[in-house]
Amino acid sequence: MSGGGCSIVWFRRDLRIEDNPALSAGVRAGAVVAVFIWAPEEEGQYYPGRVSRWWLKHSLAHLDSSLRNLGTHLITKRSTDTVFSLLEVVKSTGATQLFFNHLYDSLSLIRDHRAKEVLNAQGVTVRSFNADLLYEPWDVNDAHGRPFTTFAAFWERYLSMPYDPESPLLPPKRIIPGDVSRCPSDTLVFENEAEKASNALLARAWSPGWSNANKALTAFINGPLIEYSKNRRKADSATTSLLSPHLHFGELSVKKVFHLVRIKQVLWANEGNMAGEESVNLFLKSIGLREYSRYICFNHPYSHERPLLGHLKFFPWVVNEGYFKAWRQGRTGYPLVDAGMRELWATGWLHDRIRVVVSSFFVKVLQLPWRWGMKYFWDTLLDADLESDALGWQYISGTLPDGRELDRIDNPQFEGYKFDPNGEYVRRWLPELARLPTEWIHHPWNAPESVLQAAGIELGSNYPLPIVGIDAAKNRLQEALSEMWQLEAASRVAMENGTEEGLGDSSESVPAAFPQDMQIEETHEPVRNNPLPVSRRYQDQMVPSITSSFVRVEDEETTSDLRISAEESSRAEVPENVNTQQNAGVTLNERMLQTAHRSTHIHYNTTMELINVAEDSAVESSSGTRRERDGGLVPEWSPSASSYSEQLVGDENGITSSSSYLQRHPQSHQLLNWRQLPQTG
DNA sequence: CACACTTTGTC
DNA sequence: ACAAAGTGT
Repeated sequence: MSGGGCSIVWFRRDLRIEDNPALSAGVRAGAVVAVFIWAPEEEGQYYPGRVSRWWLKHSLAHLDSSLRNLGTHLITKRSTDTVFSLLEVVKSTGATQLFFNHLYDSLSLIRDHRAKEVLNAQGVTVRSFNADLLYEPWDVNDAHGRPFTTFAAFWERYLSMPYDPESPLLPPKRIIPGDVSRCPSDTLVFENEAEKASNALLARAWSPGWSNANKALTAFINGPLIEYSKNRRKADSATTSLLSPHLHFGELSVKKVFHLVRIKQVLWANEGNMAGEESVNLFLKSIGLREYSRYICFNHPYSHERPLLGHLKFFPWVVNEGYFKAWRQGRTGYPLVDAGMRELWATGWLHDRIRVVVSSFFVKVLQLPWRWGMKYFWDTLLDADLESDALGWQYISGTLPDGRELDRIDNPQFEGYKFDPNGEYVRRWLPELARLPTEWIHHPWNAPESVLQAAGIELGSNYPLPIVGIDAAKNRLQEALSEMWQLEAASRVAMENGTEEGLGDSSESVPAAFPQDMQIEETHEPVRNNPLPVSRRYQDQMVPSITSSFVRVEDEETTSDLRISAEESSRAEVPENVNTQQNAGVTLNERMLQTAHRSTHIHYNTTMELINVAEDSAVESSSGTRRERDGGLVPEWSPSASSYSEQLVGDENGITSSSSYLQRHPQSHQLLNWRQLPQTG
């Protein structure tokens, strides 16, 4: 009945009906209008990649059919302004309440806060819930009430919290539909024709949708979980949980995963099954890393753009698109790396181990800017997840307080024999090496000519020689690091002399933009070896079609030249990035974020409270982009131009570690806070 | 066998 | 950085 008006349940990355607190709240309140708003342009540079959109499409269809079974359906809206669309839905349905579940990336924090403000102003009651994490980030603090800065400490605390994560909620039995007669759905288009063809094979391997996610969970817990510890060293993905895409879209409740896995843990502990227990601990730890990625994003909203430890801002990245392309196409000359990149290219999937291998190679050997790699992962992975990717790449790049050392280079040859001892993985993804004996499979450059001939391999022709030698890479890395420390020291001196932002400048927010906006880059960063004309514009990189990928690789291999001409590489692997405008002007402030999620009692957070205000932005933002910079800096949705320098000071202030990582740990919080204002540092 | 030195895993 | 495990003398 229309007495209280209906509730809108706003679905985002919580595409399930089970253990969905926002949905349950809506059902409890009466009639429900379930809404999904597709506004990818709001993601700016992080417009979802092809396979990710494929997943979303099917996940939504699945959700819609579940909702229909319960008595309603999903309203879908195509939008360029989510909040505006919400408002429209409110008006056309007469809704008086809005329920949604929390997200923790900075874009969502800002957008959701704005949604709350705008709808509240319209007299709509807005309530939001935790559906994505075991514990809310603001509930997990150290003894001093401050956020943790290392995973180990964070996870230890997590596992010893005084209260358990909430128990999963059951799905509603029935949903009373709200009146949507004046609120038609828009047809959402998630893929173009070319992409459709490329995506055709995905359905063979994956089944999006929340109930399929549950099946996958059950299968994993009753199967591979017990061997998880033993098998996690293999390149083969058959032993991983394969749950990450389900988790990304919230088809699966982490709380439920946690509960079920814990039950197994208790069981195996009682049986004295050590291997099983170890496996559970490891698996839970990987769940913990996902939690931690949200935690980091919440506490450090810029973590997908800026290194959390500031010295990396002075690292002289090798801006070499030829390297970048060779890496993407699996033509680096290191079989394990190349096999991984080909698998990613072809399937959108990569075992966690191999993700570490290829990204570490990217950063340490090729010394390409880590954000390019992160962006490529975002574009290509089926489970692309900004928070997790940012954490992973920062870890690899040595920019986390507990990350691995910067100057340690992992040798893909040795890792190859570790993770793929029989070369099966390499042979599967690098057919050109299929006939090479295992002895040489991970270092063909050492193989005798006769062996290569017998295997039909001509190095430099149908399989590349190593693009960079490991020894050369080590030397180059040492040079780069000493250059980095020098620049860092110089900058610190400049700061102390009050020469202020001369050195820091906006470069810190732009460690090196993705090639599409490279030309700006170059003025900011100490950059070496830039062989390409800076005027070139790059398309976004996404995955080429599965069917054509190998053909293309073979094609190009005959040319075997790593220095690819501009024309050649602009033969886009992909359609143009739909939108390069970014939500530059969206800003948030202390109040916004504090109220964004919680009520009053949160006072710890230095991070959020220091984000600058631009009062006008909320109003303007409904009209689209305000601060489009052609050529484009990286999307920065928070700082407004005017407040920019102010934060930089804060930044410089926060980032001081000169020697290695946070030797003086008491300072670690300061080191990690971007938004520190001058007087507080 | 004790000892230093190297290698490995950390998220 | 650091601890644990492995290797060499």
